[in-house]
Amino acid sequence: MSTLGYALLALLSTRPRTGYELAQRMRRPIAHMWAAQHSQIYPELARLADAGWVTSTVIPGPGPRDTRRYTITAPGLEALATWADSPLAPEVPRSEMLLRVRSLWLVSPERAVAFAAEQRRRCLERLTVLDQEAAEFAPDDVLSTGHPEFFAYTTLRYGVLRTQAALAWWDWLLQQLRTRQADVLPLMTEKDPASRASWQQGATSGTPGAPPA
Amino acid sequence: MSTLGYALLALLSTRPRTGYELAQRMRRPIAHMWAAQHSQIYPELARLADAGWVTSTVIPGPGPRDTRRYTITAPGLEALATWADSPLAPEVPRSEMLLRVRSLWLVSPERAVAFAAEQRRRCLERLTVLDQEAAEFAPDDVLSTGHPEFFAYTTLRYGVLRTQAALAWWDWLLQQLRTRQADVLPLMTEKDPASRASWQQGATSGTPGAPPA
DNA sequence: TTGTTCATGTAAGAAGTTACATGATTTA
DNA sequence: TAAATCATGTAACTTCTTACATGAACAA
Repeated sequence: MSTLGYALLALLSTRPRTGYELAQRMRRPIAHMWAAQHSQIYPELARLADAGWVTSTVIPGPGPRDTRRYTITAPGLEALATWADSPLAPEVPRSEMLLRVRSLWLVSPERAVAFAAEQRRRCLERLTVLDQEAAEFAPDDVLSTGHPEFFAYTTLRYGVLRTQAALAWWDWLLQQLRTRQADVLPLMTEKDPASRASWQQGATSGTPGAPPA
Repeated sequence: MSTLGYALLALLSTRPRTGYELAQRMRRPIAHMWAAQHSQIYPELARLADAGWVTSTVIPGPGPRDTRRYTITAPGLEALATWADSPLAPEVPRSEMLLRVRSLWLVSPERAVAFAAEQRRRCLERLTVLDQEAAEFAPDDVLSTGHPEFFAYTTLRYGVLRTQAALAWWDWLLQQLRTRQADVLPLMTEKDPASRASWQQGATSGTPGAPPA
């Protein structure tokens, strides 16, 4: 079973849901978990049903097809528990945002600042949403480490801490970009694209300019 | 062009490399950037060459096939700069680790602690590697926001801050698991799998136990 | 009456992983 | 002499995204 399968099982482990509800929940993975489109979810639910890990019942609802409510089974809960306690391979981090940052030296200082400011704004926005979600947890639920709610709350806490770290980093970067902007030769503000190649060693178009002292 | 294509361009933007060197660099993306296997990299390099964004020259080397060194072209650098300054869609976070945490209530307290301790250890390990990589940057390189090195160093800094946040979170979680373990009813230590279903509403096998007060 | 939400599904394609393949050079 | 590293490539498969499709209920 794929990771998505276990993600769905995890959502179904506390209460039954329809495929639509799962799709709604899975498309706003603000700081946590897993994301998926409905086109991936419905076939995966069928696989879970084939494996006997969920059952579904038709419930009244609109639309040309039956509305199905999915419920985890005892074997499904067993499978989820086994998976949760199995070895976890290190994850490969992939961040297009960090790739962009790495290439920011090719962008004009003004646009680089605009980029950083926008990303900083997104961090703040995410923190707001995380706070709202965290507010939905009752303090009592948070107390016991045997409750599912404790761990759901805990993942929110993870998102908050990591986002706060990112926010502090963007603030630092913005400060660097603003204070050191004046010190640097205005490479990017010129219209000559060749000046950008001055940092390369062995660029194609020959005669690379020496790095400014 | 895919994100991987720009990731390769970004690595080639400071100096030429062979496909093998790119594959080596891309498989240890400790806290930053992008990861890829060589089986993905070689076809992508061919696409970059087709687009005229890189050129390659055959250099002496072992093996049944030619060893090729790839160099970014002026149009390639232009394309990278344009991409770096284009709108960035919010990334979908996918963390199997957080999914596991969310299902930790199904795991015995001892195993949950072991899981958290192992993840904490990995954070420390990553911090060590990040420190080593950061030590390779000369202080002078770090100063100017016009240098590629500044932004490469900056992404390392991002990784350090985020990993430190994760480390603090694991410490907090471990403390929670250890101090509150005694307070909770020992649901998981029993051999009865049905006791785990007590938190579900509408579980399949009927007669769900009432949540402990 | 036009658009949005509810509700489910399939199809085509892009992206990523794992495995297979070759063969020289270096290390144990 | 056996294994690992260098160095490149293809094939098969899984996973994920985007688009197409249906049709009722409800809101503007």
